[in-house]
Amino acid sequence: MRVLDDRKLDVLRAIVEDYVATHEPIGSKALVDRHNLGVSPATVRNDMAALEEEGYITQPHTSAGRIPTDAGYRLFVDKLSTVKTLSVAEKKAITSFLAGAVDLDDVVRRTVRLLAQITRQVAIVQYPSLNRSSVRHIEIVTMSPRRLLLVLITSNGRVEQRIVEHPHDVDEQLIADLRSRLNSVLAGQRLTDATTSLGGVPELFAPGDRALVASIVTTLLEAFTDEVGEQRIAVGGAANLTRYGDDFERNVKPVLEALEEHVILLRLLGEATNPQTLTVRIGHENPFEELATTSVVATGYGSKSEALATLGIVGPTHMDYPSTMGAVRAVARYVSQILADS
Amino acid sequence: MRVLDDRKLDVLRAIVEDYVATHEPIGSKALVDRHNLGVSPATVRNDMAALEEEGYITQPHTSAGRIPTDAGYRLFVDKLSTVKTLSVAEKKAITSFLAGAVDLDDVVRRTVRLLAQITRQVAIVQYPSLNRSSVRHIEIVTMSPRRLLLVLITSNGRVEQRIVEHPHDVDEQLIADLRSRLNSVLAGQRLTDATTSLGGVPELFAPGDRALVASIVTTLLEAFTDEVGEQRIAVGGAANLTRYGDDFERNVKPVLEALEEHVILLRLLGEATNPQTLTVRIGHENPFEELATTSVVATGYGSKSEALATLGIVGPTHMDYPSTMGAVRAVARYVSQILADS
DNA sequence: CCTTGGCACTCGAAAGTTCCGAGTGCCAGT
DNA sequence: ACTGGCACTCGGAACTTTCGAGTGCCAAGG
Repeated sequence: MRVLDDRKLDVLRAIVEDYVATHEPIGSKALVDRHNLGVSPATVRNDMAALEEEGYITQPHTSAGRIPTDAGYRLFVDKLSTVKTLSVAEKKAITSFLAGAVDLDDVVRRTVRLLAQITRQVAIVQYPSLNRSSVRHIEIVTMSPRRLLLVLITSNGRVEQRIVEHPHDVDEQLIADLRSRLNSVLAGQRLTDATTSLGGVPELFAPGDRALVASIVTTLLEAFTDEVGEQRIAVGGAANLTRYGDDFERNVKPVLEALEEHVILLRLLGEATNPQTLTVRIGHENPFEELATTSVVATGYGSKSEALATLGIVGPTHMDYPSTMGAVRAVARYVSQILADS
Repeated sequence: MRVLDDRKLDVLRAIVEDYVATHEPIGSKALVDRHNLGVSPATVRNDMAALEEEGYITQPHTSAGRIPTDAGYRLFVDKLSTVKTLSVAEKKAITSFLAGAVDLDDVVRRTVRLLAQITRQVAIVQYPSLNRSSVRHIEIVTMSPRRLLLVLITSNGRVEQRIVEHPHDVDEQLIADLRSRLNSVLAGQRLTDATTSLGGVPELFAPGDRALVASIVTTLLEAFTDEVGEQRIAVGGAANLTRYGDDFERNVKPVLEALEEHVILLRLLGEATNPQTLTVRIGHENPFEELATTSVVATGYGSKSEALATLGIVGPTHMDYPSTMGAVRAVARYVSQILADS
């Protein structure tokens, strides 16, 4: 029983590997030819029947070979494969490609491109989430006597800008005063905590100025919440969809549609995990019915201990999981490193 | 001769319209049935033969109907059709959809979405080019004693940021001094002219400070040129590619690939024209061999007199030109208006 | 001279047919 | 427990047939 079980798993592994390579149903004969399992096709057939019984493989039609089911891929990913590590050359390519980035946006853009290129799948990268970021600096610029530009700079280098209009001319001195006060109150504060800190600010000013101050404070608060809530996403490698196979309407269209809906992508990527853990969602396991032939490989990135955001790829269920997972993990690690350095 | 010519053009128009609607070759009989040209199929056949002779239509194979050639579409667009104006409801939808935008990036994002939605094609919007924009404000923020953040704010609300490292601790007073000097020198200057203005700045400071000042100035100049040269682009509606028809490899793949290459998109969109003029590039007319079955409808947007940037759509040659052109033109106008107001 | 009805012809697409062999399940033998 | 053998299945490739929309051309008519 022990030995048989082992062999059955070998057979499943072989089926998955061959099917991923050929995209064609795998028969017992072909299997024995290509892998040297030391048994005859007839034996393999028995194992296959058992595997089918257990729900790991299926026949597209009678008298055809077998293909893995989602459960089959699941077992393969969990038990039968090891994440492939990248070659030295690939690692080098990654670092050199990411090293050229000039700012945060550029890091993300490059990461998407890179990920799409090495996995040859559609890549998705969530911009680092700013929930944990803090206020670095607040600037108030007078654009015209009645028009102010608020600039919020966060600890991880993002900038949010807002315009405030005021019915009367604004006193420069008041602005300077407000600027320094805001900065002393807010500097270093988490965006999420800033609301409470700002509460008392208007009272510090002369009653005549309070209307203006209050409107600036309100706008600033809006900027905070917008920034916290914003979940930007970059997508790349859509051209790789053409490799999905032929059933266009069923495979490609839903993915293209999902790519436009960032809310959907966020749900697909799922919660950010730390870069050690890879999330793999296979076929029907993902939360969208239309994407039942699609798998997602994702992981968090950011600091070692906690993830800032998620990145990953979307591809057909019959993808090469070991390589893809290796690439996703590697890219996540390198990006984390780049972000930590800067 | 006069009359004949007119009818031939009618026939061509009818063929284009029907083919766009059905995507199937059009025969003489069907034409006569659907449009009431007051002549018999036989006559139409003669005209068709002539049109084919002149290169406006072609037969996919003997004993099939005719389809327009690129030249046919060209003639149709230039002479046989009028740009369709949008319905009141559509116009309303556009304004209300664009009105909600909070900043420049948001305007662009919304525009792409909108354009993709109403044309049901792939939409492309170039971010407003900043070549003509000027410096509104420069801010220098001390992040740590040896680390400075430069923030450049331009007249049309874009923000560019750069980090400058310095081997020694930086004097706050010097920074304040430099900040005000830079602003007085640069405020209102065109980005393109700023280079010359900055030349003399380091000399204004004590020799010991010049190294720092020079490095800040250099970084700033880099930011200027980056900002001027940057040609960002937003893309949307890729899911509409699924409506291209079946020849996937030939029609969809090249477009998807082009969408990832912003340099290519820029060339596709072409030079910005003013919002009055629509550029239509049909099939082989565009500069990429692989996109020979693809047309581009684009126009400039920005102020009335001069275009800031270009927007447009990409779709199959057999698109509904009058509607598409109408939509592109309308969106360009409304966006221009929004930008002018803010 | 343009238009039209008539007619023979063409040829792609759809539907039908045949054929082949990879693949299967099962069973008896080792 | 494994294997060789065997009868059976059935999808896909290849070929054939059929069908009809569409064509070009011509002679007759306004």
